[in-house]
Amino acid sequence: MNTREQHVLPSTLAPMPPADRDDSVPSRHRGRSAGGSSHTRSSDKARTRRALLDAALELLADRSLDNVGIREVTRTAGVTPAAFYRHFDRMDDLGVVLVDEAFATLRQLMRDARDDVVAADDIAQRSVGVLVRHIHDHRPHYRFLVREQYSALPEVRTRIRTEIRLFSTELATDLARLPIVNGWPVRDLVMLADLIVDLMVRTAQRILEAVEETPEREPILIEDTVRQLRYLTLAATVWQPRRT
Amino acid sequence: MNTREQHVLPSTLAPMPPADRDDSVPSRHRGRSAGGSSHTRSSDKARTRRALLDAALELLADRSLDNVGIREVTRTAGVTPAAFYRHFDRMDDLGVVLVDEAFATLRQLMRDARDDVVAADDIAQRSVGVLVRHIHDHRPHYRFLVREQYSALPEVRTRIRTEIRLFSTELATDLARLPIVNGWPVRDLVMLADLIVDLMVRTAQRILEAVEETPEREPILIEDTVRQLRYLTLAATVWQPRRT
DNA sequence: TGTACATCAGTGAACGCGCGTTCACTGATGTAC
DNA sequence: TGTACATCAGTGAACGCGCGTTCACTGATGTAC
Repeated sequence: MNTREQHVLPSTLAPMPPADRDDSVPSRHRGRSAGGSSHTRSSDKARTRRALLDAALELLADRSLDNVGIREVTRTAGVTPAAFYRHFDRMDDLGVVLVDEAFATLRQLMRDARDDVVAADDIAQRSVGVLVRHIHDHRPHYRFLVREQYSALPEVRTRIRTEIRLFSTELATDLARLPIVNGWPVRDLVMLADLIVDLMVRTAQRILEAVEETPEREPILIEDTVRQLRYLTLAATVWQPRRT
Repeated sequence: MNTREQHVLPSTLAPMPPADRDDSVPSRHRGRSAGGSSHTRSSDKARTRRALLDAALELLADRSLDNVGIREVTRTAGVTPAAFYRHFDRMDDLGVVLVDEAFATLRQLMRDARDDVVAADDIAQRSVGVLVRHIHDHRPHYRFLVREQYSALPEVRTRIRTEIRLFSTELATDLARLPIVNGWPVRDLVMLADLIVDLMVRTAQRILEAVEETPEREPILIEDTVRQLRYLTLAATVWQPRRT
């Protein structure tokens, strides 16, 4: 009946598929279910929290965060409205947690990319491939980030921008290892990283749009992205970095 | 097939300053104002319509469109809620009109840029200058476009994307005149145009953010943008366009 | 070991509020003659 | 020209509804002894 050994708490970084969500919310008033499986207050609480986060992510598919209501989220998560306040003070707080989770996903992307891309023949092709696969596997997170980077909730918006900036500098560090940009000052590396990150964001937006509306356009879109990434990296061969 | 009947009013392209807005709403029950200025039903109606659009733009400064209410808009515009329905069926319709207005603003930018940039020594510097000035002069429109490109309202989102795509191809046509891209096939021109348009959008986002939060960062931001634009155009000198 | 008490996640009812939408209306503008 | 009627943008009241938030509560889990 209840699937419950899955997902102890580090799963914060790996959201549950929505299908399982409803069953997983603890209903303390219904008593223990048969089978004698273990419940702890903290694991029950964590599971409800996860259900709330997943419910919000689900609703964010066609709403902005500033238009997702507490009642909607709790309804989708299968708990009463008041239960929300055991976990978050306001929607903003939930939003900030989602930002952190989504960026954990992005960092995973970076690790995947490093493993896959290193010493590959065609770096652009490979990189875009990894990105596109990642977008497919983590649609809710990417959709959330893409939309809420312009969020009307200041705390969420600021946090996403800060994280994107951080992400750019991380990518810049990675780029520094490539011979093509050998000896570039940090500022130029960050400039290139910004352009690439921006291409990633735009690609995420377009892939998500295509997946839901015109899936047949996806291959063209991927090819275009690969060419744009090649164009960006090609420029590095002729760029004169700022004199330091 | 794609022309909208609502778009006839010339004033649509020249929004009234918000300061004048409240006074400008016709109050038919109060009778004619002293001085014998002329009123016609259609001009009164147009003025209320404008007041609603401006009110919405004002509210969009810190809300998403899908979170702006009819009552809020009419309250800000100084009319009763029911009056809204004399002009629009739903918020979406108002949103679509705002999209059209905002793109009219963008096209004005293109004309300004052509006048200013042609035969200039430093195209990148000049172009970014024109853009930044334009963003300052039309903040509400740019803020609206930047945020609502990921709108939760499908009609608005789709229209913005379509217009941006159109805008890219227009820019591509302009670019085609530059010797540096001489003989490029359309697809490569569009690719470069896409990269530039995207840089513009991102610049708009950053400038707007800076204006409101950290104005001292603006010069650095502008300088970065100029360098990124130079980087993008420089790449054209080494790019091997697709064989046609 | 068992018992008695404390903790606290989630419940369910209640509240006041602002929302979108409808409706019959008012009265200035427009028009036919 | 003036008069009588039509039009319709905006009014103001009304409605039902879902919202966020609060509260005393319940009962399983946790803990002290």
